[in-house]
Amino acid sequence: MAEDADPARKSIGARRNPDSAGAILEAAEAVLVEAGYAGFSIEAVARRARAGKPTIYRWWPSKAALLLEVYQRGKRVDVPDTGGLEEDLVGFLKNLFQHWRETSSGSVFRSLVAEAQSDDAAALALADYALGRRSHTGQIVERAKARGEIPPDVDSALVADLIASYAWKHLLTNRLDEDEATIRKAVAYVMRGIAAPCR
Amino acid sequence: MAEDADPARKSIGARRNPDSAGAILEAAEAVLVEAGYAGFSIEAVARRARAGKPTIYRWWPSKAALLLEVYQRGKRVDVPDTGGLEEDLVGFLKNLFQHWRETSSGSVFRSLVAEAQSDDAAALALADYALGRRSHTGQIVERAKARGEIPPDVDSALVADLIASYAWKHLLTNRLDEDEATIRKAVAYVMRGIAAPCR
Amino acid sequence: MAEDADPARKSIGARRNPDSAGAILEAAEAVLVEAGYAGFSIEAVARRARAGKPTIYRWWPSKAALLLEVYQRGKRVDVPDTGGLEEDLVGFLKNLFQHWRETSSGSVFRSLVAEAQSDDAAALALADYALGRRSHTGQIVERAKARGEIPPDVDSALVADLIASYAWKHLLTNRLDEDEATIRKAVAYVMRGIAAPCR
Amino acid sequence: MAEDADPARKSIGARRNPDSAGAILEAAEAVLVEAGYAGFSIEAVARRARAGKPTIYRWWPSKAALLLEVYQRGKRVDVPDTGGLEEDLVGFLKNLFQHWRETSSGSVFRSLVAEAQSDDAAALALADYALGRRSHTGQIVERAKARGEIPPDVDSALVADLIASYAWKHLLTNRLDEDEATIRKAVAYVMRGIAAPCR
DNA sequence: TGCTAATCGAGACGGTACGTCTAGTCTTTTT
DNA sequence: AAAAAGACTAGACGTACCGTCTCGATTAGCA
Repeated sequence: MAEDADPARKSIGARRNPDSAGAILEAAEAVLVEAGYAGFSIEAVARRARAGKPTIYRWWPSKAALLLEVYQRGKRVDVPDTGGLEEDLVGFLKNLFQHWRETSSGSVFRSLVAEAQSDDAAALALADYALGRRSHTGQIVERAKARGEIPPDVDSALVADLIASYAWKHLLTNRLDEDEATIRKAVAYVMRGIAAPCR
Repeated sequence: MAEDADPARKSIGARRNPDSAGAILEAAEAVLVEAGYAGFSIEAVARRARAGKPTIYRWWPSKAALLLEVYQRGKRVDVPDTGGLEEDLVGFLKNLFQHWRETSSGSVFRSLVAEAQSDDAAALALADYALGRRSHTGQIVERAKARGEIPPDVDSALVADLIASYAWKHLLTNRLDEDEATIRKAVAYVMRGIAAPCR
Repeated sequence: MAEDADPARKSIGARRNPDSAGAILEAAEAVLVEAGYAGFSIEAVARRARAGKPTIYRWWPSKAALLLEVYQRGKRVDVPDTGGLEEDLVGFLKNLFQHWRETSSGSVFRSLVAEAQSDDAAALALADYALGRRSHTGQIVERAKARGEIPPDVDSALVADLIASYAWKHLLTNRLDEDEATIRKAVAYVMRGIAAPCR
Repeated sequence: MAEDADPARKSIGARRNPDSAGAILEAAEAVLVEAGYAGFSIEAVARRARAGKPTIYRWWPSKAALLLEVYQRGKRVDVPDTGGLEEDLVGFLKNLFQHWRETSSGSVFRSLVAEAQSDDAAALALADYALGRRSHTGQIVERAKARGEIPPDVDSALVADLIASYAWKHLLTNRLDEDEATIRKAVAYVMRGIAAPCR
């Protein structure tokens, strides 16, 4: 039959075809951006990628797995290092909000969180991912400890958790356009407390 | 529980039958508890409630609306008043975690958040609900202001948001069993800050 | 063809919609005629009938059931009564061959036989149908008995079976264009035997 | 059963590996016997034979070709020679029914007939095969002619066709357990006719 | 008191997506 | 050159729900 315009990808032997994998990941992202989580189905991805459903199921056992890989593929948030913790955290949140707003990452991560509420595999993956991010973001705090900016007994993972929680809730309730002043205030509360600002 | 005897509910004239409404809400909750969000479908609820699907759609235009009503029906978290803000906030979180753990509310709210990621109506409802809760929980903070415990320029809604964010992320990543010490530390960070604890 | 304008068929209440049933049977026949048994799939029938797959499965549990109903719907072969058995049998075979050739019945019955080789339900239905036809066709022979044309101890069902076998094999091996002389000879062999034709 | 030891067959150079061919034919037969035509797929045969699908497609261009070779491999029906045509034909049918009943041949041939209803190649092969068998079986009749038992103008191919038709229909409707008396009667009808048994 | 209108359970309707299976083709690697 | 292996696109399988529709029964309130 040999469709002229769009020669379908063929097998490249008894091993995974990276073209297919790439096309599938790209299609998944595109579907997610264009139709949202509601329109995100394996069928839609397969159609978009001109791939067979079994090819998707072969490499990603669940929607969650596909979502996770799409997310990790597009994630590249700079962790700023301004020399001050407060500025670092504000920068981190600002960068994250912007990244979620301006790339597909926001859609993808929202979908992942949603999927995790009904799929155990996704739940595990998300919990695992969140744990990893906690220590990753915690390093911002650790740097401040090393500088002597904050006491050494501060629980950096917990701080990262608090900051991430704030970001998550904004993502999940469509408030990624939060203004900088508010973000700054939130970070200030965590930094200096709301009671008796002793300075 | 409280399922009718065999004789199905009939119309009671040209108005809503409260028995049906009740049976549907109970069925929705039961389905959610037993099968989770993954198994939560209008069909399943209709089956369980011995109701026709159109009866459900007549009164709740979407899954989200039904979820929301189920949630609000079961929500009854005590807002403690111990006389100290820190203790109040710790108590609030402890109560909330326990309520989510031990009633169906946790499942229901998780489902609601998930649904909000793909359904615009649910998203609006959730945003609206979150806004309402922010000012509600903010009253704990307002009380502390009135007592002079914290400065009057503290943004109580933002504090409530931070606290709620922490709770949401725990719910959504299956960490409702967080130990009290950690909760207490998180509240302490918000109360007194992580930098230079000046007391 | 003759499909309605866009307005799709709707439910007519909690009972079978005869329009849908009719459209499905017609579509099944059309698909069978146009694409043969190889192209006969429930999906194809559903597409052609503008019907949902579940609607088909609701009323016809298997491909076999659908085939059987399509066949019985189109079956109308005249059983001739010329006053002579030999002429009757020749006429029966000629009519049957023509009917199979010129309507969709041939395709349908071939498909049914094929389906019966892999589907137990179809096998039962086919065996049952064949049994029924045997006694039906046997009545041609019974009439001859009643006329005193053949001895009363002739097994009419067996004669019908022999004649039908001859027809089946021709259908299944694409020999429906058998010329009349051969058909006539075959019937003559059964009528008067091949050994020592005593007349 | 009859599966190779674990070490897979390897290529034996630039020519067909007879071990593979044999394993494939055996596997095809085994699959057919165990799962019937419904479960007979190239994939299943390849799995069973520990062969690659392309190896099968290389040597048998279609399911039909494979079926045909499996059938011809297992076919060995004695054509009796008792000195009397009637006895010969009865013996032929009895042997054939028994062979179909007690070996895999019945399943295989049924599958072949079924396949021929959707696959043109199979249809041609089957028609061709049937033609060949007709003249082969016709030799029983020719012998009787040579003995002067029947007139020389009897159409032996047509007689063979009638007899074979009777066998086919029994096979295809699961009536291989037909009792001998009935078989004998059917042959008698063909031999001596049903009208005016002149002896 | 009889009519109208809205509601109820019920379930069929056209659809979409699920996750699995097979078809038939392709390439690489090994012999 | 042929075999094994297994990936590839394509599409059918039979099932679960979606949200809409129409039914027939039921009952309250209006006429």
